[in-house]
Amino acid sequence: MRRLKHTKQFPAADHDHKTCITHALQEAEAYCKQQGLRLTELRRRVLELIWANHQPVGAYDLLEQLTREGRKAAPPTIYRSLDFLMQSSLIHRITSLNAYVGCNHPGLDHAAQFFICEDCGQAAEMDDAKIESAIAKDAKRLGFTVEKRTIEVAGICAHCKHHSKT
Amino acid sequence: MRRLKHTKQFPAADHDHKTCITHALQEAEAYCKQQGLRLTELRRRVLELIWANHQPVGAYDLLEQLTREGRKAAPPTIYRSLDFLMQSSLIHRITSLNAYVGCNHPGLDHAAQFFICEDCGQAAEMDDAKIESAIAKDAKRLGFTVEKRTIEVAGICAHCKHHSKT
DNA sequence: AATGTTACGTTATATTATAACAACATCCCA
DNA sequence: TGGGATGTTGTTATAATATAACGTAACATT
Repeated sequence: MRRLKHTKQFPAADHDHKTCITHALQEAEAYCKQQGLRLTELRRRVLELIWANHQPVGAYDLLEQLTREGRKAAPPTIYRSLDFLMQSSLIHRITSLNAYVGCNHPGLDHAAQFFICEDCGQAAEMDDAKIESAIAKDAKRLGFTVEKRTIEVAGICAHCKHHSKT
Repeated sequence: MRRLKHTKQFPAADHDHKTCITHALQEAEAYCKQQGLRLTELRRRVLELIWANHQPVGAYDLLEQLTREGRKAAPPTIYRSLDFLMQSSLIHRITSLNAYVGCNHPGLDHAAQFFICEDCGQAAEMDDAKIESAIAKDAKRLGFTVEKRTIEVAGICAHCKHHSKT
């Protein structure tokens, strides 16, 4: 597994999010083209909706948005797109929220950890080698072969902490 | 938060599980008595069913077992007991499985990590200070206040690995 | 164009969890 | 000790998340 040099910051309140979206979609296009994956109109749109912000979004929220846009959509419609996007490493599932969020490093098979603000709902994706190696060490001691990690930390982000000091 | 000295081993195939059960129930009784918590007949029975083995069990599985025993039980019955047991730190919820498993250190407010075998279904609870401190360090850097951790590693345990070499 | 494969539409249903209110039990103390 | 307060359980209904099964349409390759 490749390792990233930098961990992500929590998305700043004032960052230029349009850039996040266009960048994510461009990367997705390029990656799918390169890998021969079919980023269809539907899948692309779902990815775009997920990237609307940095807050993990539920499947039925996405479904409702698609429906409002006039598309005939039922649960399988959205779940199939989500499956594709997850298999292609374009999004992550946040298990503790039953929600989905855009991946910062599409195509890269990385062990991700998430810090999720319970106030603003934003999620920051990390790739901390220390966490990963601590887990690997435990696994080795147990003789355990790691397949999937679910590492999600809920709490309050710096921004919300400062702004809730009423 | 108190820190445990030893991390748990994966439950061995041949361990004396009856001891696990009686020990867990005795500890629960003692802890509840000491804390003035009411471990009612229902709650005690649910805890016992959860401790039937080391595999996290679903709420509706428990419900079915209660029903078979002749008790009038509906989903709220079981979910309320589960809530009580979780708040009392007698069980953990395994988020990635929507299932519940007995806690090894009742009453102790510990950060738990779980290694879950996808073959035999058993879960091993750990309390690795390295993982916890790595998370704490990231949180500090982000200015993030940690509330809840969900750390679950799925894979194949040593026992199942050896026995699937057909 | 024929064929196989992949994606999507559609209907139904499974699985997990909670809301709301009534009935009963237990506790506490005046 | 009796009577209100609190906590627990029963009961009915429903919310929220996810998948099964099967048909149809799009696409891709020959």
